[in-house]
Amino acid sequence: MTKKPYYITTPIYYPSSNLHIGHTYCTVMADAMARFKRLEGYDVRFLTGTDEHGQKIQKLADAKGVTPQAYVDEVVDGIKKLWATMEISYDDFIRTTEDRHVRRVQEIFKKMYEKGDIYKGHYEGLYCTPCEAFWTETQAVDGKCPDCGRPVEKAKEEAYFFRLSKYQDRLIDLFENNPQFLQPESRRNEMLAFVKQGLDDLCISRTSFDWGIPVPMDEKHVIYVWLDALSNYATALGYPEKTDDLYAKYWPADVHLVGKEIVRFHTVIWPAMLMSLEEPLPKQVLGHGWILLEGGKMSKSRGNCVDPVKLIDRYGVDALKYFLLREYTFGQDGVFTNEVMLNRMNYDLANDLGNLVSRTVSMIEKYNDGVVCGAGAEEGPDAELKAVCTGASAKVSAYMDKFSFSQALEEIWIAIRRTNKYIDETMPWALAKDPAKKDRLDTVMHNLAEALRIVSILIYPFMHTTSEKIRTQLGIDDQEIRWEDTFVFDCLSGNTVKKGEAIFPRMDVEKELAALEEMKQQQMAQAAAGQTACGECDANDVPEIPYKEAIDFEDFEKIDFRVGEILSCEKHPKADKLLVFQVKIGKETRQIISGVAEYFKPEETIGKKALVVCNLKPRKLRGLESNGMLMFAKNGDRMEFMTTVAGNGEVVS
RNA sequence: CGCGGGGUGGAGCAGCUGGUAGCUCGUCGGGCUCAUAACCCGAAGGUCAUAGGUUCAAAUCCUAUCCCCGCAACCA
Repeated sequence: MTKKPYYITTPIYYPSSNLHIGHTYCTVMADAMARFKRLEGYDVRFLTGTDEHGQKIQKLADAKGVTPQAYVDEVVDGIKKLWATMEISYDDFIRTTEDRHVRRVQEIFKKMYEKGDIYKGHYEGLYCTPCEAFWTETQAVDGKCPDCGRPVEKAKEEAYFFRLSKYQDRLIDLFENNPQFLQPESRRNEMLAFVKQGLDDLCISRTSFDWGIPVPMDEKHVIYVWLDALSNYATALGYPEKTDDLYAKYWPADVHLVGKEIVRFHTVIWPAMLMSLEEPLPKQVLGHGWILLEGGKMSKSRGNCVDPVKLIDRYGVDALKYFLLREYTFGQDGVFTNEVMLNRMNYDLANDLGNLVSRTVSMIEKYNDGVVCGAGAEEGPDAELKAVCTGASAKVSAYMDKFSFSQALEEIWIAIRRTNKYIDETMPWALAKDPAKKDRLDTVMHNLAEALRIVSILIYPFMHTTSEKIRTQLGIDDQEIRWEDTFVFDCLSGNTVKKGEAIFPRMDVEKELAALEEMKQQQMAQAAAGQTACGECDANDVPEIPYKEAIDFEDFEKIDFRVGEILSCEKHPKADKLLVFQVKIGKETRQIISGVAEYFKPEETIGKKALVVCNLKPRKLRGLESNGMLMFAKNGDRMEFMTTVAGNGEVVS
């Protein structure tokens, strides 16, 4: 019998900086699913990789004085090491700079071009010459480049476009008729609305940089991100070459696992590309949620980043994987805190599972020299224990089919808790005191060992090292792990258990929290010293802000600084971030609007003195006119008025 | 009418293809001593944001309202 194929992918990550716990989360989920399907008997192919082209990489490499290839080689090396540490069982790792990908993407481009789905046109936008970057109207703040602050100008460049609009109707059809295609449901509605509002053709080439795959026959163009990146799922299988049977075997993919931020590309652009190529669509795209930190997103400047490697060093891969999969519900955002993590590890892993292994094995050693006997007559709670343990796998499978990792694990823990309870019910220590009850004692011990054996199989996809540790202690580490063995309850007889170290030692949460806090402080200190201490957030996340162009003294002199006093202040009725100030400057009172609503309560600003630029041309902000600019200085998360000893209305120079 | 997510016992969450409200932690009381001061039992505690509606039956479906949180917009 040939095994059924199962093809699962993660996104290919962009190696502009090190990966963080969010990437880890996604990859861990894919890994657990891949291992689970293998255990269930599927022929699994699990793909991950890196998306290595683009202007950002080129610039980072330039800044570092290395070639883009050298730059990505180094980062990718780090990523592969992280996956090795996380024991990610991928079958293939594709890099978009690999020859196999490059030439296949060019083939794909050609196919689409020949079909008439790609045409040459012009890309219009606002161009910043020094940065060599295009920006849209909204990105360019007041005609300035959002990166460097220099003015941008309208520019046009020749570019190739993909006729995305042509596939609009078929995409609507896809969402409406295949509810399975995109999960969770809420994302499907979002995408449907997005497609229905109309699709523009997609610009798929650039001439403004050259770190990318050249457009075949028009080499001054480079293929722009999505066509290059999305193709990886197919090129990794050999498509469109017919060199081996991988593509025939594994395509269409069973699941593309992606973060919610890139759902759109995977459920609109990618299917449209496949439609153009006349290839089958992936069966399912799953958009997972984000792991957030207390008080918002991760950011290096706040020093609240989470480095998976540090956590693994301290608590082990299995504990971290368990936590990620158990704590968060798929598709939903979740909050990460050290305390939540430590508690989870203690309660579930140390108290429930670790302690169960420990007490079981030591009783078998103590009462029967470590030998597990065959089962005797069934009585009392035996039947229930057996039913719970042998019934767990079906429930786990059902939850896994829905990618409900958390509930799948919960189901396993129900069996674990039932087993703990069984010990209390049967009271082996009492049985041991009565030689006449030796048979019963042996049966109880047998049942406990069986329960643990089943648990060791059930947790294998999620925590294979722990699974093996348990099997070693049970003395069955030489046996093959088979999913079918979770259905039966009479496998063990005659094997000898051997107590080992605690598989999950209980932790002192207070101490650990303090230790983690200290590590964080160190990280921040190092980060402040200019090193990239935190694997979570690379230094690239906080680019040094370059100085603006020098101006002449005459230009500076044009600015009229004065001192003003805040008479009143209220929120802008139509904007969240704006405050409307009435400022008294000398005898005059004028209205000035500032984008500082998140830092001040309106009433607490009244009476403050502030530095005012008062010859700025008036400008309307969401309907209200602002006549000048108030000066502020920011210190961390706090904003303060730039103030002075000078009196109201005085000129500052 | 910008887009989206969410409001469930003290905390954090699940349930949301309708049928007595569930989990973990915390609190209180009890049991046990094999075990990693772990384990087991019991109890208290919920108008499932609010108001309508559909239904024999709604946390679960529909409508309206309020409140949080992201994104977008705005930051002279």
